[in-house]
Amino acid sequence: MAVPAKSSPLSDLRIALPSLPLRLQEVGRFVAANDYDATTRSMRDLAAEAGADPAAFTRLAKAIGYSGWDELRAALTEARRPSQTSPFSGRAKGRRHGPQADVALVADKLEAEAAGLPRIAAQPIVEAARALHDAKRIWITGYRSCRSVAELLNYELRLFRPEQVQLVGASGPDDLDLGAFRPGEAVIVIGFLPYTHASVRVAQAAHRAGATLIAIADSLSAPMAEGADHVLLFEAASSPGFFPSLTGAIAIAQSLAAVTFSLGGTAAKKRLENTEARLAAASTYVSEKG
Amino acid sequence: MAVPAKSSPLSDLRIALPSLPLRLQEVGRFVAANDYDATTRSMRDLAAEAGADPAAFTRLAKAIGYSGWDELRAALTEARRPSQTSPFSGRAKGRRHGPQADVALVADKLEAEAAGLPRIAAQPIVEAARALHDAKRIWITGYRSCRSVAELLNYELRLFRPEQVQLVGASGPDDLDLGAFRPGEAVIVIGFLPYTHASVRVAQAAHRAGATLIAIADSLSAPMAEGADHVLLFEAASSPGFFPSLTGAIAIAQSLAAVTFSLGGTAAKKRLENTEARLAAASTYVSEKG
DNA sequence: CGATTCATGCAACAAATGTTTCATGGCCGT
DNA sequence: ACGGCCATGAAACATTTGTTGCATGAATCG
Repeated sequence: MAVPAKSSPLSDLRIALPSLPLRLQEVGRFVAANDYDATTRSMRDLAAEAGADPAAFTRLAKAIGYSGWDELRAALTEARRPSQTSPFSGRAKGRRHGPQADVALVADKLEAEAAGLPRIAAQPIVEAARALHDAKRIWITGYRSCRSVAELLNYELRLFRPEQVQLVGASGPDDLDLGAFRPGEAVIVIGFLPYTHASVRVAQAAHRAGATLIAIADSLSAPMAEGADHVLLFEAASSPGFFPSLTGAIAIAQSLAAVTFSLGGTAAKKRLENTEARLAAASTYVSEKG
Repeated sequence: MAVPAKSSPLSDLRIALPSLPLRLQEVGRFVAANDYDATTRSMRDLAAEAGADPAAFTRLAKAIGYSGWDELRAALTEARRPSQTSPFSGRAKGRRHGPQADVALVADKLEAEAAGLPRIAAQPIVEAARALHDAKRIWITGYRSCRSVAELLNYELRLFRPEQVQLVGASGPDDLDLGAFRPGEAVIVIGFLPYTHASVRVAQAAHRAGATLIAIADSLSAPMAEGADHVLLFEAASSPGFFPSLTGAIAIAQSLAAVTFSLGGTAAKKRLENTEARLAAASTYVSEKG
C-alpha cells in the first residue's frame, strides 16, 4: 500500500481551483499568494484585505476537502513549520558503506551548510559590531569545539586592536577574568547545544557586571543568550553528520570582525598595516615570488 | 536619519528575561524556543503545552513593553515574515557608508561564502580521511588564523582517537616535533596566502620523513601542497572583505573528521561515547531540561 | 513577629473568531 | 418566460480568544 502522494494543503488547493466557483477561485488564489498571512491572521482580517466575504473562506476550505477553515489553516501551518527535526531522516537510511556513500555524505554536508549561511541575519551582526567598536575592551569565550571560533575571533580582532582584545582565561584560570568585566566592555560568548556550564557562567558574569554581552549561539533559548544585548544565530545542526556544524559560527565571527574593522576606519587600517609590517619584518611569510 | 536601534520582539524578550519573575522567565523561554508556535497557535493552547497559566502570557507581554499578548504576537509575526522582497534592492550599488552598507556587505559576504562551499571537492576529502584512518598517528598544523582550523580538527579527532592525535607544537616548540614524524603517520597542514614559513617547514619535514602529508590550502601551488599526498582546496578569497574566508577550511575540516569517524566504525563510536560520558560525568554540560 | 508587597492561579468578562443560516440575485434548461 | 439551482453577501449564532479583577500564598522589610 503506497502512500497516495503526500497531500499538501497548497497542492490540494491548486488542484481543486479550476473547478471552483468564481468567487472561491479568487479567494483561493489569494490564500495561495498570501499563505503566510493565512496562517497568522484571522479569517475576517484576510477577508477584508481580499475584499471578500468571510464565509467564502470557510466555503473554500470545505470545497477542497477540509472540515473548515480552521483545519485548512492548521494544515498550512504545519506545512510551513520550519525544518524542526532533520530533513535528512530518510537520507542516512539506506546507507550501506563504501566510498560512494561517503562521498555523497560529504557532498550533502557541504550543500546543507551552504544553505544555512544565507539564513544568517546580517542586521544583528552589524549592530553587534557597533557595540564592539564602542567597547573599551573585548573579552571572548568559547569552550570545546567553540574554542576554535573564539580563537579565530580573538586573532582577527587583535590584528587591529591588540591591546583591547583578550580570550577569557588567557592569563590564568577563567574564573579570575569573570570578576574583571566592567561596564563599557564587551563580552562575546560562543556556544551551542549541549551548552557548557563554563560558558553560561561567563555570560552571567558579563550580564551582572553590566558589560555588553554578545552571544553567538544556535538558538535564542540558549542559556548564554539570556540577557544578551546581541544574539547572533547560526544553525549548528543544519548538516548531517556527527559533529555540529561550525561553518555558520565561523562565518559570523569573520563578518563580525570585518564590520568592526570597517567601523574602525583609518585608525584600524593603520594598526593592521603596522601588524602586518611587523610580521613581514620577522619574515613570517614566504615571499610571494615563486 | 539615524536608525533608532531595531527593536526585535525576541531581543526585547531576551534582554528583559533575567529581571523577570520566575514564572514569567519560564514562559518567556518557552516563547523564545517555540516562536513559530507562538505566532500560529492560541495563547491558551500555548499555555497548556507550557504547563502555565494563560494569564502569564499576557503578563509577559506587558512586562517587556507591549500592550498585550496580541501586540507581542503581531510583532513576532512581522519579525518572522519571509523575505520581503529584499529591502536592499540595489545592494552593493553606489552605497558608501552607513548601516545599510554594512548590512549589505555582510549579506554579500555570507552569500559568497555559501556559494563557495559546494565547489569543494568531496572525493579528495574521503581519500584523505582514509589516509587518516590508516595512520598510526596524526599531526596537525596551522598558523595565524589557520590555527583555529587546526585546533578544531584536533579537538574533533581527539574525541574518538585521543591518544593518536596531536597538534604540532603542543608539547614544546614546534621544531621539536618535526623530527618526530614517522612513516605511517599523517601530517595535516593548513594554510593559505600569505603562507607562513613555519607551515612550509612542517610540510617539508613531513615529506622528508615519509609521513603522509595532507594539505588544506587555497591553491594547488601553495608551497605546503608540494609533495603532498592529498590536497584539499577551498576558496579563501571568495568573499569580499578584509580577512580571507575560513568557512571553506572549516567545512573541509569537519567533513574530514566526520568521514574519518565514519570509517572508524563501532570502535570509534565507542570511544566517542566514552568521551561524552566522561564529560557528562564531570557535569560539563547544562542539563537539557529547561 | 506583623505588615506589606508581589507573584501566581483561578474565574468571570467582553471582544473577536469561525460557522451556520437565511434571503437575495443571477444563471441555465425547458 | 418561468422554475429550479446554486453562488453570494449579510446577519445571527455558539465558541474561543485575550484580558482583568480577585483571592491566595510566599517572600521582604521594618
